[in-house]
Amino acid sequence: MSGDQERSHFSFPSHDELSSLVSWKPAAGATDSAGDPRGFGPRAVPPPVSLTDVLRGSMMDYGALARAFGLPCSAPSDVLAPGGMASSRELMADVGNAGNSMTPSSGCGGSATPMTPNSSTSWSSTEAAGEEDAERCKKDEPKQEEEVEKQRVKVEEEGGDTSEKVNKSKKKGEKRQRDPRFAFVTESEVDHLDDGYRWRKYGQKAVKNSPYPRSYYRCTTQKCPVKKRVERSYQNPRIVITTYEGKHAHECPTTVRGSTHLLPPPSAMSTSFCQNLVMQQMNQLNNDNSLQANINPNVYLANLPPSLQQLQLPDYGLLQDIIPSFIHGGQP
DNA sequence: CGTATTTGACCTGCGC
DNA sequence: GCGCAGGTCAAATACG
Repeated sequence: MSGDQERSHFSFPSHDELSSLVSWKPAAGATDSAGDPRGFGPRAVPPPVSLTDVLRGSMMDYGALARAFGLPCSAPSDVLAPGGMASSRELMADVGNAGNSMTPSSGCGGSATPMTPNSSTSWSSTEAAGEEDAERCKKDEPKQEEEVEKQRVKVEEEGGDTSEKVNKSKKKGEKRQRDPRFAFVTESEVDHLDDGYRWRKYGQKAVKNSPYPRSYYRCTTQKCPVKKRVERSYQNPRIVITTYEGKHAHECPTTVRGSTHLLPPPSAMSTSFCQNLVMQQMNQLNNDNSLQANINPNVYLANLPPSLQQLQLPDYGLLQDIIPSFIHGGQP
């Protein structure tokens, strides 16, 4: 199928402010199967930080992002600071955390979200505890951190990766560690957004309160623990919610081969795309001082692209766990 | 034939 | 302890 709506609003990761800042509109014609004119907006601003890198987690660190966004630089450990999920600091900490341990594949060097007939995308993230833990972690985060640390030590000792052995080697009484996740909200007619990596579907489940199933994908590259889940909003079936979990342990196939998706070289395509996104985010941040403001969810919705305003955050499933942390969480 | 998808069963965690 | 829902496994099936 060819995309009919090619707008892609790409909101910056996680929570509050950034989520509403970017409204990116690529040229029409991008599809996931055919050669496409991937125009990534009229601007090509060289940012200090590329989203590609953010997403790949290869270079991004909390400090870098914090600097890039003019935020107070605090340690990622602030992520789980009690008392709310809405602070910009926490937001950045999420990203920093992601930089340490995960890589949403959508931002891989070889491609980006708009390979599919998307029309809008935003993204958010959750902490290491995972989506459903996002709420939970507020109450028992010390315990959570302890468990996570325990898990990490254990994993290091065993030299294994958690996600692959979750069921088999998991000891009773220990919470399983979950990688941090990034959620992308994309308006698209296709469920599975082509992000440059190769994915294998390993499961599908019906989602409570939603007529649309949730699909589970795993990166097909050997030893790569990255997973993603894809589901549609039942409120707006055009909205696809993609949640990435884990960090790719390899190069993006399209980066390496450059042929899988008929993409231009990463340097010509996704990098500028990502850079644009980041720059737009940063520009808006700088202009609005929105980071300093207390965030009103309504303001956010107002700032969101129409498609995302329509979305208004489904009250189920992934978004319930992820998005509210920056929309609803902004409210005291 | 190799790889990807489908799908029912199973496992796990959590709330009641 | 039980039931529910999310997440994963793995056999069967489809596809190129």
